[in-house]
Order: sequence, then structure tokens, then C-alpha cells
Amino acid sequence: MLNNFKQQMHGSEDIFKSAPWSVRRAFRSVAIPVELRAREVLFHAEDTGDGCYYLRAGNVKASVIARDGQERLLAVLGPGALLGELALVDDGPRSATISALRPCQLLHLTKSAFFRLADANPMIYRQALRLLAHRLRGTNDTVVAQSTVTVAGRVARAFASFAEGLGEEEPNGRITLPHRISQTDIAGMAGVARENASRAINDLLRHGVLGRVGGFYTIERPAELLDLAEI
Amino acid sequence: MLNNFKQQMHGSEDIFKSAPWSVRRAFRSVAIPVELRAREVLFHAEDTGDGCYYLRAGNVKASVIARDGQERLLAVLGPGALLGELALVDDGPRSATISALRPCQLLHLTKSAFFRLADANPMIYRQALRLLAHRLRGTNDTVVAQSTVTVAGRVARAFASFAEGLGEEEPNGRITLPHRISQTDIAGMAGVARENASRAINDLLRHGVLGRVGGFYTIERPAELLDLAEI
DNA sequence: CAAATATTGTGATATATATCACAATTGCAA
DNA sequence: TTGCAATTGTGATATATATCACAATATTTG
Repeated sequence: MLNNFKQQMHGSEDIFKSAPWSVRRAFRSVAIPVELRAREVLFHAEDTGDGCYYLRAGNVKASVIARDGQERLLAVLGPGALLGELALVDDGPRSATISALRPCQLLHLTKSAFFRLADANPMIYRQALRLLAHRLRGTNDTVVAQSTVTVAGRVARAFASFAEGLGEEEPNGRITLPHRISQTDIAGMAGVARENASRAINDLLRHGVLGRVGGFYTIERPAELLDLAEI
Repeated sequence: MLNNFKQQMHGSEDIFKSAPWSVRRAFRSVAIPVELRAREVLFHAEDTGDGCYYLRAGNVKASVIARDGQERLLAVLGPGALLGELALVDDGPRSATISALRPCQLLHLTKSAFFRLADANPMIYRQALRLLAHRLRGTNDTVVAQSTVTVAGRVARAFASFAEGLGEEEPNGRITLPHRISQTDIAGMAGVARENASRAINDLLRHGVLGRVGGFYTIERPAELLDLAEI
């Protein structure tokens, strides 16, 4: 079921998913390890910076601050994700702020190292294109959902995004989100007011679509959640 | 000023912008010319199809129909744009419907031809990545604007999108949109109700930010429009 | 050109969502 | 533990936006 989320949400894909060992080894040899502590910021939106990062372990969130000061979450990402590739690829400033939700291990790749590697292994280019295409499908869906789906549906959608980034599937099909998630973050992901996110979340809990175990949310009925989210 | 729009809106980029003649010639030799009449559909969202198209002349719109039947415009594209690259790159179905706003000339490239060409000229990969990155920045901005900017602002934003896709700059700095645009399309681009788009448009006309010449909209004060759009 | 169709403008009303205001609860630090 | 700060829940109210209902104009089509 978790894979359903990853597919349906057009989410993260591992750029090395089907890479041969030679490529992985080449990558390791030029990449520089970086560590992040919980809540530490990797970079801010509008920063300049030409490298990208591969997330080996941990979870991060990508967000932007709107003109009015509101934080909008764009994605929650887990192991295997590529970060900072937009600036790498188009020489623009960082498009979002990346901050660690928990301690993270990353590998940093400079721009020149990336292109050297990719020129030698065009499948890296193909995989990178694939990854951006997937993201694009995701944001396109978000745009449509934004003007079409109610607050309740968008909150359900937000949970689906969190599940995609940090969900862990249990044998019984339930998905747990092993991280303390605030209503503010869910509201930021759904693009709604915190108070209304609160109401929607409690509805989901009451109806048993979501559950809560030791402070962590669980998705008890993933299929129903996707349905409410109109995905 | 038109270039401002193209930059600020993270819009279309020509994949052959800085390609050497050898690449252009190779492309021409494998591409198949396709023509579209006004209002004709190139492909529908959810179709399967593995090739991509290069738009040589004319204008198209990319749109999706939401669950509730509403049409949401994602972009208006002009000469130099690449169409259908998402499916090409990730083997998914068409992510949007492409329809001609006016007669168009396109070049069709099959998937295998594209990758053969790109493998031989990695700069095509780089340019494609650049293009997707730009689109991604654009949709990210739209997501943020959607939950942050008022209807009036989003309508201004819609005009900026149209300007980017089909605007023509005149010596005096005014931008004309040489195409009959309906309120329904503008509303679909802004993600608002048609009636409210109507009110917002007339406000812009009254304030002289927009003008109308022979049924075509003009952007009289581009800077002010961008400001209203919070871009 | 006339008739048919589609587009536009605009008031009135309904409704979803944001905002405000706090009390209740929870998590964290001393 | 005890207190302090942050998070959460919930009613009441405000507000932006959608929806409804048409008349008034345009634009196509026969």
C-alpha cells in the first residue's frame, strides 16, 4: 500500500534505483559526506549554491515562505531523494528551504562533479529527467487539487504526502509516520489555516482513517485516505 | 519587459536555444512534421504516447480536467516549447491535454529517436533538465500563490502567463496578446470562478493596467501587473 | 443578413474558509 | 516533579469567493 502512495503521489524516486555498481562506486568516490542534526537547515530558498545532495538516511522537508510569512511545505523527502537539483541544473537560486526533520546523512556533489559523472553515464541524465518529471506531475496535481478539493480533502492529501516521505508500512497494511508532526506542518502542506487542519484531522481520527500511537500518526485505512484526497 | 515575464514566470525555454547547427540538423533529419488546426487536440491527458513534440510555430494550451469537470489551464506555450516530454521521460501517460489555440506547426520525435539524439549530444539532456527545472519552479510558485494570493492577484498572474506564452512586445513597452482570450480561459488559468475573473479583469481594465485593442488584451503597465500578481 | 450560440457583466445570496479569542492540553526544561 | 512554552481544540465571527440568475452583448453559422 505504501507503494501506492509513492506512485499515486508521483513522489520521490531514487536516482540510483537501477544504477550499476560502477556508477554507484564512481559517485561515492567524488561525493562528500554531510551530516545534519534535527531541525538544521541545509540551505534556504534564494541562497546561491551550485551543488546537489543525495539523501542517504533521515528525512527533510522542502518549504518556502510566502510573501505574507506563511510557510508552505512542498514535500517531505526520505532516503534516496535528490535535493537541490533545480539550482544545479538551471543555475538559479535555491528554490526552497531544506530542513532536517531528524538527523540526516547526505552526500554532496558539486555541479562539475555531477556533470562529469553524468556525461560518462548518460543513464544518470535519464534518471534525473525521470525524477524531475515525476515531481512535475506531483506539483501539477497539487495545483489542480488546490482549486478543486475541499480543505478536508487537502488535509488528507497532506497526510498522503507525509506518508510518502516518511511512512513505514507494517505487516497488517497500516502505515505509521514515525515522527512527531505538528498541525502547523500539516496545515502548511495542505495550504489551509491551522485551526481548520485541526478540525479535519480530528474528523479523520474519529472516522478511524487515521490513528495515533504514542504521539505518532498512523494511517489505518490508506485506501480510504487516498479516496478522500481525491487521488 | 516581455523578457521579464519569461524570467519571472519561470516559463518556456527553447531546448535548442544554444544548440549548435549540427544538433539542429540531426534533429530535423529524424523529426516528422505535424500540423494542427486551431482548436485541434494534439493529445489528451491520460492518453498513452511515447514521443514528444517541438513547437515551431503557433500557440497551444496545456490543461487538465479536474474530477468536478472544471478545466484548469497549466500553461500557454509558444514557439520553441517542448511538448509531451513528461511521458517521454518517465513512461507515464500524458499528464495534460494539449490543444492548439491557433494553427500550429510541430515536429514529432519518437522516444527512441530522442534518446539516440541525446545520447550523442549530452547537451540535449542538460537543456531538457534545464527546461523541466524551470517548469518546476513555475508550478511551485503557482502552488504557493494559490493559497496566498487573492483572486485579483491570481487573475493578474494568469495574464502574466498568457503574456509569457503568446505576448508580443511593442516598441513602447506595451505587450499585446494577439489572440482572443475568453474569461473562461483566464478563470481556468487563475483557478477562480469565471464571474469573479470577469470582475477582476474589468478592474484591471479600469485601472489601465490592461487595455483592449480590437478584441485583444494588451498589458499597458507590465510592471504593475507583475506587482499585483505578487511575482 | 438573420437567427442561433456563446460570451460577458453584475447584482443578490450562499458557503467555505480564514480569523479571532481563549481555555485545555501536552511536551519540555530546570 | 514543577513550571513554562508550545501545541491543540473549539466556538463565534468575519470575509473572500463561489454560486445563482439573468439581461446585455458579441460572435458565429446557416
